[in-house]
Amino acid sequence: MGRPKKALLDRTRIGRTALELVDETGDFTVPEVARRLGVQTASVYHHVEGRAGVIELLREQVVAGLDAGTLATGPWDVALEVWARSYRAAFAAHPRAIAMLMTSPVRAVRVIEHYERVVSLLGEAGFAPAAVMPIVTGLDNIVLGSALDMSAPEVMWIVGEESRAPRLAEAQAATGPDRADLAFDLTLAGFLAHCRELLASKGRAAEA
Amino acid sequence: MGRPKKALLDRTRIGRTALELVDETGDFTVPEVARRLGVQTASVYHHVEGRAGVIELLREQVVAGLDAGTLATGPWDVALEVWARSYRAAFAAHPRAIAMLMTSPVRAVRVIEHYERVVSLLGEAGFAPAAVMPIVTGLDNIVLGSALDMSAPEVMWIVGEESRAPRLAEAQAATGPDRADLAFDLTLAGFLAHCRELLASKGRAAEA
DNA sequence: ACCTGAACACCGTTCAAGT
DNA sequence: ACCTGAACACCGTTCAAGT
Repeated sequence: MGRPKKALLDRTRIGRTALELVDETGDFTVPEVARRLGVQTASVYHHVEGRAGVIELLREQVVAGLDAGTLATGPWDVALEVWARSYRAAFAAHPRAIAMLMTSPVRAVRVIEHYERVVSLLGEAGFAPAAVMPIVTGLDNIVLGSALDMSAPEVMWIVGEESRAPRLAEAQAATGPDRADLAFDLTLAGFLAHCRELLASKGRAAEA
Repeated sequence: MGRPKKALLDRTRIGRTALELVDETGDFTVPEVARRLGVQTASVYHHVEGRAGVIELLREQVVAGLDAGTLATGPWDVALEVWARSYRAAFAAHPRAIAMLMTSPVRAVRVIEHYERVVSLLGEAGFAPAAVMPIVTGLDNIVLGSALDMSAPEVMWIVGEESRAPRLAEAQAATGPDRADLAFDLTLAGFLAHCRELLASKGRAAEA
């Protein structure tokens, strides 16, 4: 066939198709993506740097709807909370993609922009330079940890014979469907409160 | 060859070999495990339920050194903190295994036991039944989120042109090698403080 | 520049056959 | 019960060949 007049493929289309597959089946395959797009497997490799490249496109698709603008409004702690929640929501919309995004480094410009703003926010709030990345990391871990939890199987702990772990089985039975949300709320609230305290005690130390 | 007098394979050996491979290369393959054990690929399938079964053996190896006994000593919050730290340390010893353990449910008896104790601890501390699993989940997310962070690439955010994200680049430069530990300490401290508050306010509500 | 067709080395898994 | 050898359908990736 050779080169067509109009390109059959582009990165956005590849990313969208891969995400569709992940949402539907929990995984994707380069040949599967090609099949859906009515194209040869090898063609995909002309637009993307291997399977890892497709994963990066997946990330771009997942965060496509995110608006970094929310980080510019209100006090730093409120801005961070709103941001963390929106980030978690974006991942929650594609739970089965999460695990694939966690082990490869972020190169997506759109995502870098978000973290740039978070870092600025913390600096302006008065946190010491050396404290900034630990806080960013903590927040990141909370969001991703929770997102991963939402993507996990219905019951993460399969109690074989109930007699082996009666209390765990009991606690599971007493648990509502909002377990994951409650856990996130709890963790985020504790984290932000702790950060506020850090800032306050640092302020007192500076005054002294 | 047929059946040998002494079995050539057992689950422990398979798990240990798979973990070696993951530690060294970041992944494992059933044929690779078989090769290391000087055995045919198909033989492995007589001892384990597919690749997923090997992953469960991986989990057992990772948590093999963990002692649930630490959960029985001291006040609930101290016990939980010690437990969370030891759990994180166990994962940290095998960072590249972490991602594989996060998406499959836990069946390993040894791990279930730990959670059984954590649940008991929280119940005895006075938390409401419906609050127990959210707290366990939160703690679990913090440990796993942090463990995953330790297993992530050196730099999680690759800033292309530094001019695109000057503050992020700057903050990264100001960051020490203990970034991951600091983030964990921060998050865990905040979480436990928040839980203590929950318990205290619940106590006050009960008194009223 | 972009797509095809064919190739390569490799996987996970199954199964009959042997002792 | 446990191991082998061979098979199956499938991957990720590369590359010469075409327009």
